[in-house]
Amino acid sequence: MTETIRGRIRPARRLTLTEDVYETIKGLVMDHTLPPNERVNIDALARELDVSPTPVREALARLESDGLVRKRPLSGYTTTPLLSRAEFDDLFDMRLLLEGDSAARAAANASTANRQRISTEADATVGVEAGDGYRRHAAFTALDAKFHDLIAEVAGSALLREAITRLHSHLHLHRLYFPAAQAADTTVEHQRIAAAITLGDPEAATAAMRDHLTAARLRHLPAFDQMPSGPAA
Amino acid sequence: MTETIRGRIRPARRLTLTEDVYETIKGLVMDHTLPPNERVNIDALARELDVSPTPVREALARLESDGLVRKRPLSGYTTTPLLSRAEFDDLFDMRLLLEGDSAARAAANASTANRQRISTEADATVGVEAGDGYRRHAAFTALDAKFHDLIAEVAGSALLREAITRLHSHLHLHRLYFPAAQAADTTVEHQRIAAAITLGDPEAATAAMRDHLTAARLRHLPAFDQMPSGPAA
DNA sequence: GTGGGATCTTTCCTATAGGATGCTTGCCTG
DNA sequence: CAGGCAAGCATCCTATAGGAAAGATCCCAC
Repeated sequence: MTETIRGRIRPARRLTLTEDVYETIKGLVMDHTLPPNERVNIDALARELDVSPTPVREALARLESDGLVRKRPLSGYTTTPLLSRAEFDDLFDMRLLLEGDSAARAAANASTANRQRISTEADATVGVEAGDGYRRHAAFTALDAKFHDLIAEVAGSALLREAITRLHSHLHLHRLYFPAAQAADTTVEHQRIAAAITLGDPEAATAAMRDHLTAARLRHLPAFDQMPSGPAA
Repeated sequence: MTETIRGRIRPARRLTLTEDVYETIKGLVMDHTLPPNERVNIDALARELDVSPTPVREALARLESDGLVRKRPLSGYTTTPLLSRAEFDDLFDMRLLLEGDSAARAAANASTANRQRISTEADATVGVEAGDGYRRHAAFTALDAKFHDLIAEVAGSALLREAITRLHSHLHLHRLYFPAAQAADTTVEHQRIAAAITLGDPEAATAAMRDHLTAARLRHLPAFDQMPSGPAA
């Protein structure tokens, strides 16, 4: 494991070391370089990142609030286990509620410029230079996240946008799986949402968003059959 | 300020010092012993709580994720400023969305025992032993929070409950104000919600919850006229 | 051979010290 | 008298060291 981490640390050196470490560890958890449901040794991680344990502890405390790691009082930190089927359903139920409202608000409140931004973003696709396999999956996920966040931004509620972003972090706890063949479906669904928002029809926007999320949920379901080992009870 | 903190620290000594410090500081921010929009000196706070700065830093990092304090890169932590009118409206819009759904799910899913628990909780009132003024306000707020959390628990979605709890923390950032004379109204509204849940009518439960929140929002509005000094821009 | 206990090791948790950065105050110059 | 600069100060940020608790392993007794 140590070898995989080495070489991708210290990307930019932000204003504070803690912030830097936070973003780094977050990335490691997101792309499963730190596998789910595995113990996180503070000292080892600090050595690996070439910093003292103190900023690592602080970063881990923030990540716990984000739900990416868990802390057992006298035992240390562990990465959050993979989503169970029940948690997965719970997650998408929340997305239906939150993002359905987000789309409606965007349709009702968006300026002309913002409607244009959403339409443009919906037309974006993953370029061929993304390569294949993991790289392509990561690029596609980022594109999808950007589209949903853009709508949340235009919706105009800071609280709503924050909640949606938080949910998106949890989605990364899902198995890294996506059938590339269905990427085109996602683009079409995004364009339907954008069209409803452009027309300023809140109800249609909500419906389009809910259709999209329902379809996305179905697309993700096969991942549960992919790996026989479910998350620990 | 130091004098007000002294004497209310170290309430129980939990498993870990950090957890203890986190709960303590959270309480200090909640009841405005640490006034909103004020600088938080880490060293001073550590001396006051009689611990080293390290656990204080860790607790502050968690509180930042909760939205109770903010961290400016090279300047230190400050308590979150009071809610502006726009943020207040945003907060209640979110509560309408989340708790409306929470009530509906509770009505649809609750067991007989849980319906009974909700009805009992709705009938609870603040005893006379709570005293007057601030003490009474705190007791009433706790009772209200418990009722809403109970419904969220029964609703059966961990994500939904967590989001509602998070919102409730933000509500404490509002001015400490509540007209005691209208406490009875709140009890009546709670009982209407409980009745709809007991009957197993999701739509009625949502409607009752939304009526309650709309009324509560109106009850809180005068607080904005109470103090002439609005939050800093 | 199995169960219990004690010891040992690993890891987390807390505390203290030093270096660096930003902010404020006072002084000087135009 | 006003604006800018510099020095001092306070505060945050990072690093290292020591103490404590929990888990694992080994040994002994039954």
